[in-house]
Amino acid sequence: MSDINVTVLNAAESGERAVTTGTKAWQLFADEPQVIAARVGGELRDLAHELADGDEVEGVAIDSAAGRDILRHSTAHVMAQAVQELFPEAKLGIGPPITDGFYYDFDVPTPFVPEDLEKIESRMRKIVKEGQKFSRRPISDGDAISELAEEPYKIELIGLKGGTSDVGDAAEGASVEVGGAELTIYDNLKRDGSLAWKDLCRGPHLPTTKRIPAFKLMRSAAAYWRGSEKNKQLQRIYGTAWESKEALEEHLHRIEEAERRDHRRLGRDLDLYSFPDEIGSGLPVFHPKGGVIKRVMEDYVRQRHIEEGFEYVGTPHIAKEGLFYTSGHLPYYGEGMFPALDVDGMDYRLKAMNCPMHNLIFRSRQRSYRELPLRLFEFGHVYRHEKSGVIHGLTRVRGFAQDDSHSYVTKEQAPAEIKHLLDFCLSLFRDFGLDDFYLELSTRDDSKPDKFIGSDEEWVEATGVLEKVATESGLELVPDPGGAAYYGPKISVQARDAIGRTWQMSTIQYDFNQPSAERFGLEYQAADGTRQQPVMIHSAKFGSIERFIGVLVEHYAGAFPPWLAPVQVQGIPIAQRHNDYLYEVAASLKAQGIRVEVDESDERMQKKIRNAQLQKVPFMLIAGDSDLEAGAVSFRYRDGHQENGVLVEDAIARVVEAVTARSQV
RNA sequence: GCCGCCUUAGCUCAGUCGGUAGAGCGUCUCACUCGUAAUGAGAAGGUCGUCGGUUCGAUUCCGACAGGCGGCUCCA
Repeated sequence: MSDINVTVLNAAESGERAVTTGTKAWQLFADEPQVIAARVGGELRDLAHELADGDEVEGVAIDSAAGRDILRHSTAHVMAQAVQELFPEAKLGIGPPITDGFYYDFDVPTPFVPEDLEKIESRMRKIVKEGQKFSRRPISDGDAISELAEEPYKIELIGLKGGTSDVGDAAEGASVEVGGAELTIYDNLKRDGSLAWKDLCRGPHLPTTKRIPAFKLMRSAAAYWRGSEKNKQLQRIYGTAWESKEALEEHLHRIEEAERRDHRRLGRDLDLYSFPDEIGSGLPVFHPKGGVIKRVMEDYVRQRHIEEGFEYVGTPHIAKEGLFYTSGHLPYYGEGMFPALDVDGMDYRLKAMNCPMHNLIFRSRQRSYRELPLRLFEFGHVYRHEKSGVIHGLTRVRGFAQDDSHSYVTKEQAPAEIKHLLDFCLSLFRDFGLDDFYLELSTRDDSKPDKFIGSDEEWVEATGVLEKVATESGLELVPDPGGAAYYGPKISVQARDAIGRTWQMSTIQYDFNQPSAERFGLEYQAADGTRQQPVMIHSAKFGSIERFIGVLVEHYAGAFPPWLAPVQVQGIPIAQRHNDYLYEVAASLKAQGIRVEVDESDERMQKKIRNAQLQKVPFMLIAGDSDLEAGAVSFRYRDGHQENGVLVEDAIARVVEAVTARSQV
């Protein structure tokens, strides 16, 4: 038995070590129970992996990112085994780890109901308790196909592999099954060595099912096989797994906390907006307090646009259908538009986009190159016939206002204008305190030429310009192949809501198509006297006012910075005799443009404070006998901090300062 | 649009194994006038989402529709 040398990284005993041939990775980490896999030469391996001379080996802890993925993927296997034991007719789809958990897809004759999940969960506990070993076994394509004859979806994945490395594109999550250089099957072996279950899988896995400390099944839902609407729907079960019971509890707690921030719940609790059935799905109404937020936002963003060189315009909500054939929205975006309205025998449409109307403003007279960039901006109200299943609070609605602008520029001006717009978007986000976002570059899907208009050369050029500007921003940039508008590619800013879903906010789109002779035939006269076609750049900074408010409510959990808060100051008299005094203070505040209310209800002061806290009012000014004498108030912040005996003029100055500085308190 | 679940007072939720319903908070009234997150008492408030069907009788069982929730697909 000869010795080999391996280098152990990051372990208790780091450094080079001589071990006997045939040593398995686990032997290096026998004293480290948190290590559940190994990274050998940069590749994740099972602990049962046999080491070779010269290997660099690093332990992967169960509470690391890679370790959690392995834990969750292994838990998905346990779940799939439980499902097939309870529902023998279930066929396996894919079962990858995802953020905070995992899922597995099954083709079953009847969808799972909540009671099924309970049964599956208890069967899973049994499997975990059995301590089944995850055992890796390489297999040829041919053998895999015959061994998995009962699993049609797995066989389809084997066929997809085809030596390429981009299976991930073909089926999100499928790479965990067949992403490796060679196919492998993981056998789940019982203590007596008998086969309990097996799955086509790239691995790696935990050593045994007993190493799953804590898991929970969350919900079931349908999902299209390989993510295509044209395919059959499978039943997906989502679960989560953690390195300890405490970590699982913390995760569940975080979910509860996130639910408390949900803008739909806060919208009701804070009386901001509602969604009356009588109006229709996805058509919100803003109440007075939500109206304040909306108005302040709009005023601010309108002012900023004017400062940035935009001209404020106005256009109607509906137009004759022909306009949208000219723009190409019909037929390219037809499914997203509401059906036609018959007006005196003429078909009208609610607009889904503002650009056609802005184009008509551009075209209303001859334009000179001296006017470019020409920037038109408005709060354009658009209506989109969103599928019934996608409506979601304020973040996905059927009628909304875009802070929409169109910059008409020469081709040469386009890069600078795009940079200008991106910087503008990002500065607005910062003004509103949003910091959790990234960029997405949406490009054409070359395999679907019928969904896009314009020449290849133009697409390449437009995409190149956007990509350059986006990259130069230094922000995280995620590719979104196939996500472009039919008329051109786009950069978008994606923000996250309370429960981690991402929403597209700003969008900047390079459009060489609508100005073309076949569309709107936009022209300007160049310096040399020739007629030239401008490029138009669509951009919405908030994206949709409604969506932005929804994301903002969740970002602040309803505790808006003072400049946006519907009620900025709540006056709280200790007894009725202090009402007049506080009304005087309130009058001074109102004179400075502050939104202030005095709570003159006959509740006790404690209750008034509680109510103001629940409404998340930034400042409470409390007054009793001693304050009256001193010409002061007690100045309370919503975080519970308080200063007593603050002179009224100082209190007012403090409020005004916080509002004008747009700071959070 | 697809799959599953859900719909009882303004909100959160009990309940009726088929005989038309209850609590807490909120609202209103009265009393209390109080120093840092819930004062007390009383009252009002529901054709049990809508429309059909079964039944002597439906809020309850069945169906359709509408709306909501969670996913999938699709998009600001």
